[in-house]
Amino acid sequence: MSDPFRALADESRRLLLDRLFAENGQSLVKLCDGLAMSRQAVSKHLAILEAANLIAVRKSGREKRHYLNPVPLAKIVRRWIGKFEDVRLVALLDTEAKPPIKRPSAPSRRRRLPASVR
Amino acid sequence: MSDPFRALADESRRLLLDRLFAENGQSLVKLCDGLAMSRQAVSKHLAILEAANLIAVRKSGREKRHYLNPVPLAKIVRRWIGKFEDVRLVALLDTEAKPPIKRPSAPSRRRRLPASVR
DNA sequence: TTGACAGGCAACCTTATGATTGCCTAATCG
DNA sequence: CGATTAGGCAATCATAAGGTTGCCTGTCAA
Repeated sequence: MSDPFRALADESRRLLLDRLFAENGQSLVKLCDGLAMSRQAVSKHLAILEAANLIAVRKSGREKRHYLNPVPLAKIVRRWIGKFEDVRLVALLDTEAKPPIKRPSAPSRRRRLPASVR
Repeated sequence: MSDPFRALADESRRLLLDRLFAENGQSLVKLCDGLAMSRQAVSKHLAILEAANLIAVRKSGREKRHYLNPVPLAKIVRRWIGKFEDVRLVALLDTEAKPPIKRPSAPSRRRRLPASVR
């Protein structure tokens, strides 16, 4: 799999990216440092990030150094920025156009609680 | 849960956002139109998007209209754009600073393929 | 008022996904 | 050399996530 969105979905992976943003080119064990996770877990996360093309790796002796790849992030970001600008306009226009429809009547607002609420 | 990253991780949800980008304020059934998914599935996806604050809903009679909320997207985007700009520099500097370590020696470059490549 | 329509709730199922453990290979250093 | 260190691979496990089905509530229009 290689979906950058999916790769970004996990907090641990975002944290790993954060660490690489702080210091690029770190090895696996260094990236593990201080994390409450096994080395294998981190390794898998890095593999997913690599598959999503968010990081690149280079072997250096027995170490594997990890480097950020800004390109796909930039792609995502540009795509959603475009959307964002568009929708900001749309949302604005839409809100203005609509006569708020402020609740046709206000009688049966209360609904039985779904038993799983708190 | 309300993690916008996780909300964006699913292709179906991104598609729903696309549809709302194309036409804001659509109802549930309208959003279902043409999708190979049950109404309940779509409903769940919309709930996740709403929990992540990526869309807002307004009841209008028996319909529920869905509106994009650009703010959290913008937040994400800004955060990662900042990172992106930073890392572009870092990556550049890093590449230049390193005397590429071009393979300490060039013998064992070929590695057995991991069976899952392609 | 009755039936069609929009939507919600809950139970259930299947498969991803995140994580662990145990063992193996390959560099590095004393 | 032998011990240590960096990392990989495979099996295994528990839970989350996406999806479905069945049934219920509320709104609208003829």
